[in-house]
Amino acid sequence: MNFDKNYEASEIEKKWNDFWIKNNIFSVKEPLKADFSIVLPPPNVTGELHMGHALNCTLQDVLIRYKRMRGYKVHWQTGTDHAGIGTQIVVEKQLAKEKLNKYDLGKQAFSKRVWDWTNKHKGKIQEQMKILGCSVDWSHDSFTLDPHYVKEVRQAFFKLFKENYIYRGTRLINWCPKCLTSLSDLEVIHSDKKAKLYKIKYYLNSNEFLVVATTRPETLFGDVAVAINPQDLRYKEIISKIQKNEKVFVKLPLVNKEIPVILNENVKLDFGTGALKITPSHDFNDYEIAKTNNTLEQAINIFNDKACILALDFIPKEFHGLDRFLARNLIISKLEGQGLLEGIEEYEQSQALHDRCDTVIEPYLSKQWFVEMKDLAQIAITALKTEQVKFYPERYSKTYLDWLENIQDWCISRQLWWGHEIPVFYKKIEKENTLLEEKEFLNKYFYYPNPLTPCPASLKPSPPTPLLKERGVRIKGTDIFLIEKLKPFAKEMRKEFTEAENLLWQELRNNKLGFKFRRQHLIDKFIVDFFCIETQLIIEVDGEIQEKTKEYDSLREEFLTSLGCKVIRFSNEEILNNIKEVKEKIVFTLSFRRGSPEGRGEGKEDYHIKIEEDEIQLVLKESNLKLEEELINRGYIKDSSVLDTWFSSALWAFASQRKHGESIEKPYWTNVLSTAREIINLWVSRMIFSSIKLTDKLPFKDILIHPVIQTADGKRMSKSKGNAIDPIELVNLYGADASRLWYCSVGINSNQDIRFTGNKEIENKKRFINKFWNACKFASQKLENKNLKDLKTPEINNLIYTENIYILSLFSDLLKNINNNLENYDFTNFCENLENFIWNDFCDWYLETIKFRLEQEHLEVLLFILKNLILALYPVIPFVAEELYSIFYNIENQTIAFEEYPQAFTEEFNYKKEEIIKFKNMKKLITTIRSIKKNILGLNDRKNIKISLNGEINNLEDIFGNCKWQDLAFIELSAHTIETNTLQKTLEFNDIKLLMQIEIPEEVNLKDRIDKLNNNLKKLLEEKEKLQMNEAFLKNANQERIIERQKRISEINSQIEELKDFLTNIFNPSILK
RNA sequence: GGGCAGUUAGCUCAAUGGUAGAGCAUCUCGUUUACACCGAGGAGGUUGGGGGUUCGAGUCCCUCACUGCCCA
Repeated sequence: MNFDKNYEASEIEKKWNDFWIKNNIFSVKEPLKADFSIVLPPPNVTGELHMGHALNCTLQDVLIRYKRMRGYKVHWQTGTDHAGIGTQIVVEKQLAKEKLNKYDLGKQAFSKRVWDWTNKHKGKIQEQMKILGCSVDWSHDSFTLDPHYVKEVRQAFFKLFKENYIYRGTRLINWCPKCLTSLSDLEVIHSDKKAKLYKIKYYLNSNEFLVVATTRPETLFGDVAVAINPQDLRYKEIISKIQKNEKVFVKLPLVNKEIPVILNENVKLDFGTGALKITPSHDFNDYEIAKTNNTLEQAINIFNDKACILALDFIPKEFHGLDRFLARNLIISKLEGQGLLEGIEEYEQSQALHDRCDTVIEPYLSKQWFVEMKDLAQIAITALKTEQVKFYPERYSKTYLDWLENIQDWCISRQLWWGHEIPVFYKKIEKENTLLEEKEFLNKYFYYPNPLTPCPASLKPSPPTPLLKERGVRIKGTDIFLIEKLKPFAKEMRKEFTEAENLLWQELRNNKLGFKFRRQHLIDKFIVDFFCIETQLIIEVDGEIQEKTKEYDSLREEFLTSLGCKVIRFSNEEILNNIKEVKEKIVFTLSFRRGSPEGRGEGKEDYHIKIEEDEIQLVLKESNLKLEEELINRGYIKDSSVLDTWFSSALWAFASQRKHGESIEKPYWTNVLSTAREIINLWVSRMIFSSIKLTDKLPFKDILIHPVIQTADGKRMSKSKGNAIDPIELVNLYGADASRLWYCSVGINSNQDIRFTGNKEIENKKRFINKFWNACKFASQKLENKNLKDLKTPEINNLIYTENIYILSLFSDLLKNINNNLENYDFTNFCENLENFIWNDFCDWYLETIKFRLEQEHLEVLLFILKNLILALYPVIPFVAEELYSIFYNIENQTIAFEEYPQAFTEEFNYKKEEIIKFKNMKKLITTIRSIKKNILGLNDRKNIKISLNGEINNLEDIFGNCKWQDLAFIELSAHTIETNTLQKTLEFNDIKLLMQIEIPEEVNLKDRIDKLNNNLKKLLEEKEKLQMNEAFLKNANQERIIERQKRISEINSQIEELKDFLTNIFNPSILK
């Protein structure tokens, strides 16, 4: 066995990484059939691995590796997110360096640029995850703009649109005037900032005025009213007028415009002067107030999309085109000039910022797409309340529920150039029967009946394909078969294809449709010309035979449709004359049938068209370029927005996996989701309702929320602030295993975010691995020249030596605990249990003890424990575990990834409980002796001293078992009472008292030790004081507790006596001579 | 403004209502053939403040203070 002196990570990790990848160790053949699966929260394609990722990846990999060893078929679905706005901003910044912007390039060229960049960076995180040792089958990696994913998004949109969850409307939305896009609530961050509160006079008449307080005077032109609270005594007069239905107006400063004074309960009495200007087009509160006061119709944007003032007629020309902040200054100076400014106050204001670019959000009236959330939120709420999904730690349920229970509709359109297109075509309604006409047009295109007429029987929902086989229907061969019914016509039957059939076949093949179709088929007892197994579409070409086989044909058609097949017919002529049209018809029918495998009846469509306000909106279920072109020609406009990235991410749990097949048997797509707290609402809850709504399956069962790793001073790590630590840097310094061990120790238990105080934390983990490495090295030296196969698994019932019984019992407990830990996602204690066992119990006590005696039994125990420890550690430190195993067993090119994870081997080990107690007694004895030697006698560890143990019993083995312990404390055990000066101490082991005499060596000067001894005495007295029992305690506490305490008190009492004695004796010449 | 979490040794964190623990740092001693990336032994605490419940509170309740996060 070849051990380096110390463990060196880099070589080992490179070696095993290469091995895993080269040999496809983690290959997954059928991901959807996995019985344990996890989807990785897809990092942004712009991203690089940060410590949070590393933590999250480690936790997931530990679970994956553990479950793999437990015999599960595991699948870890990885991938990246196209990260709409994030990626777009990055590329725009690059362009800016070249003094270009996206408009210079145009949509297509810009998109290409983003794709180039994306393709370049897509692999980066993957490479970093490999360095970290993530056991992934990378061939299944997914990207949110992959064709299969685009299809999923489109279908999701289609379904939600069709079921009226998605609608288009003009609302006040969050607008970023820099990125020129709408944003959802969740992309807006709020931060407190010092601002100014301006008090402006709005004149009621030439003498009287109201003072209106605002932080945003620049929105003044958009005011539709001034609101006051009906309870506000300051405005008693005005209020009573309004309540009497008299109208009260004020004059909007700087413009020649009158606006009404309105009453609203929601106006805060203590804000400013109590009079609030209402600008529904640029303030969310005002929008709500305007809604209840019927002044919303007057709301108009006064800014353009860049937040510059619009050139509206009533606005003075000097303001036109002015940026909102410049406009503010100008307005204030104008107001001041006209004596309309009452005052300015300092004010603490909560400001809404765009989370990607920190631009101040401008509330903006805009036509956008929304998802109606009420029902969907309810789905997600129910999933949690019925415990179909569960948060770890549980308290995050609250975050999730709080948001869902107060949900607003979700604005899903973004005015970006990078992302999933919103697949909607719309056009203005021109006359009343448009919808009907549009449907007729579309239905023709889809070869589809008019949904407004009753659905014909031939298009009733057809069973899915497998049903043919399930029903025992035979599908066979390509030759012409003759059967009973056909015999009369046999002579007439063709033996070869007609010209038309041949042409059609050729066309099908040319268009790569040939592989879908089988040419001339026998379905049960009927011959068909072309048959597509996938969609059960049958194409019949009518030849001259038709007349003579009429009976046969009608029987056949009836039979085939009863099976759910769809038959389309073409005449020879049709094919020969217009093969193009025939082909198109086939393609449409084919895609139509494939598009809705569940069949086509009422309520099942490949497109959905509806009238919303004054426009027709049309969504196609699948992309269809030709039709889309037709639609444009027909006057439709394609929506130019893209979808919120989170809309596509919300499908991740199933869409990332579903390219491998349509369905799964389990009621959930994955078992576990592990992610960060900050995206519980953005992502987790949206995945839950999306997955349930769209697939009727849960996205996952258990949700792990891991802490955020902060800097040493409790700040958020951020690349732009320059305080982020690169996890790969840490891997380079201490190894992936050490890093992983640290991340795993962090786990998810922590009640608060975790502070990373420095590299030392990971260095310590490396030290632990080195310790374990050396324990293995020690064992390997002892096992040198032994054939490991000759060493049996220790028979615990037959063990002789106390230390072996002790360590094995502890080990079994350990295995029980760590298995439990992982099953309960308690990563922290998983690591802690392993580390404590290895460092303390195994290395410091067991190995030290057996150094003095190494029999065959010890070797067996040693090998057994180390082998299983390597396996137990494997999920968290896989590289070094593989290496140690291969060194131990002298094997190469073999992985332990699929070895069985060690389990507790005995519950009945307790029968030798007394041996375990004996070992603990021995530990206590040794520790006591060491402590006395050093602290009371001030002696060197290795100074050999003489002790005697004369107790009430003679056989020490009854107390300490049969281990050889004398050398552990460097003592010489005397068989007799020691006659020279001694220090005496009574030791209690259970019910046995043992009097220990420790010889005091000549050189010890006890006088120097008095302080120490007095201190010890003081402490004992203090403890005794604390333990005193009062009557109430004796009355109420349980018996066990009382006995326990009595025992401890008596122990302390005897120690106090001994110490007191000893302290008096120090001054007794007889002891000191 | 609403909610959640936290405040325990110098630092980072543990502790089903029952003698407050670990790692790091620090101090003392020690190179003993697995390991100095080590071993042995110390010292270090009014558990943020104030009330309350209890025989007994770091733990349960109330309150105040501060910190972090989420939501508006």
